[in-house]
Amino acid sequence: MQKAVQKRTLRTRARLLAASEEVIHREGYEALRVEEVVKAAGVAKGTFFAHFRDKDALMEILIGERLSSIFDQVEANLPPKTVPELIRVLKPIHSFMTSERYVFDLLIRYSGAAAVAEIGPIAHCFERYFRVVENWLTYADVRKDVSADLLAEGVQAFAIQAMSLKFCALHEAQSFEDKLEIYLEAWLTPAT
Amino acid sequence: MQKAVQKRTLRTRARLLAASEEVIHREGYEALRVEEVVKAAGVAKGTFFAHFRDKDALMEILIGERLSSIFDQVEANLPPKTVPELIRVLKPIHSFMTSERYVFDLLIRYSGAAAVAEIGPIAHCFERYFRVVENWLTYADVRKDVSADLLAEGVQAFAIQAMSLKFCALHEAQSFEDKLEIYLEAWLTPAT
DNA sequence: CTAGGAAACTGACCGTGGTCATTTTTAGGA
DNA sequence: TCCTAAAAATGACCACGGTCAGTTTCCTAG
Repeated sequence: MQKAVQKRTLRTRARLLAASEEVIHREGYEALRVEEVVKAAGVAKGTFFAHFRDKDALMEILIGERLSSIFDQVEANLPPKTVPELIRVLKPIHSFMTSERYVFDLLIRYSGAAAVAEIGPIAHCFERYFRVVENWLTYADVRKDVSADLLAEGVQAFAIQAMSLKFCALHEAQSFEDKLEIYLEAWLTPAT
Repeated sequence: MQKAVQKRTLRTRARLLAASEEVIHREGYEALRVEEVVKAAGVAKGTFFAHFRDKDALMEILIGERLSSIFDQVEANLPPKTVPELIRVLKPIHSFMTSERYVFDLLIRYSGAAAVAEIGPIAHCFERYFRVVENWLTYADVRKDVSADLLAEGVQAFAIQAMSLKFCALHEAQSFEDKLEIYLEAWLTPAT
């Protein structure tokens, strides 16, 4: 049988996660320092890396969890039928994704599963984004000459483009949501 | 009058750039170490940072230059008229962008001008991408119900999406170019 | 209850990017 | 040619993520 995980392990892991969340709550994601976390959790630095491959792995878990809970709320909404409704309903997700430059960069970097090995929590969230939008689009008032899943991929691509622009010195004039609406109207409007 | 830049400054900078290029040529972008560069250039570490804000700033210059020269070649082509032609003509650019994960990440991170201040060489390249595609699309056989500049932004968004997928464990089956062609056919085909 | 092997933990140490007070070099006016 | 102020270069130092040989704790077979 599988060697059982010691209770101690779970306790230590929980302490590390709690300490991390506390730091992030106080100072934001970007400011998190491993040293600070282990001090707050009362463990040695090496222990941190026995529990998480690296700092990014911890971040992926924390950001993934947060994003996942936002998805839960978003999915509770009635399916949007129009582009403005779609944007409004997705707003909490996009807001979190662009809440910190650090968060956005990490999301993008992990959006397609880290270069290495298996798919992580952030990649799962991007898949979920895709799946949710696809379902919505199946019954929304949008073009039907291309499949809903292709449309959904496009929505994701345009959302990322619009979010990048938010961090861009060049396009600061136009707001993220105006930009996204223009994109999505062009992408989703039924061909007449 | 402006205090003239000392000749020494230009010489040192040139040495640093040459040393960097040499290292990158030998070992790739990711492997570049500042220590190695300064040793090869025969200067102290502090000097490096007097010439470049940080390591990323050097990378931006080198990658930007390389990308820029690829654009020069690409622009020498006849304007593409169809989606497959468009993809074929852009191929050298996309190939370089995805040549190393490190390069792709850095490009994305700087695509919209670093969070701070003024627009850098990489952001210029992304603007150039946009402008070039826009010009092509103006005379290509594509939908005309939305403006060429919006179409061009979409092409960029889809290209980035397709490139991300290249680094994604999930979608490895489908090739970058097949994916991009599907996207662009749906995005650019004239509404009938 | 005990022994001993495995799992968990430790902290000194390393690699690497980046800083800054100090020293060296440059250039041009007397 | 010499003097001097500004520009450039230096290298010891720091911050921070990550490693690993050694130590402690836990669990279970006997």
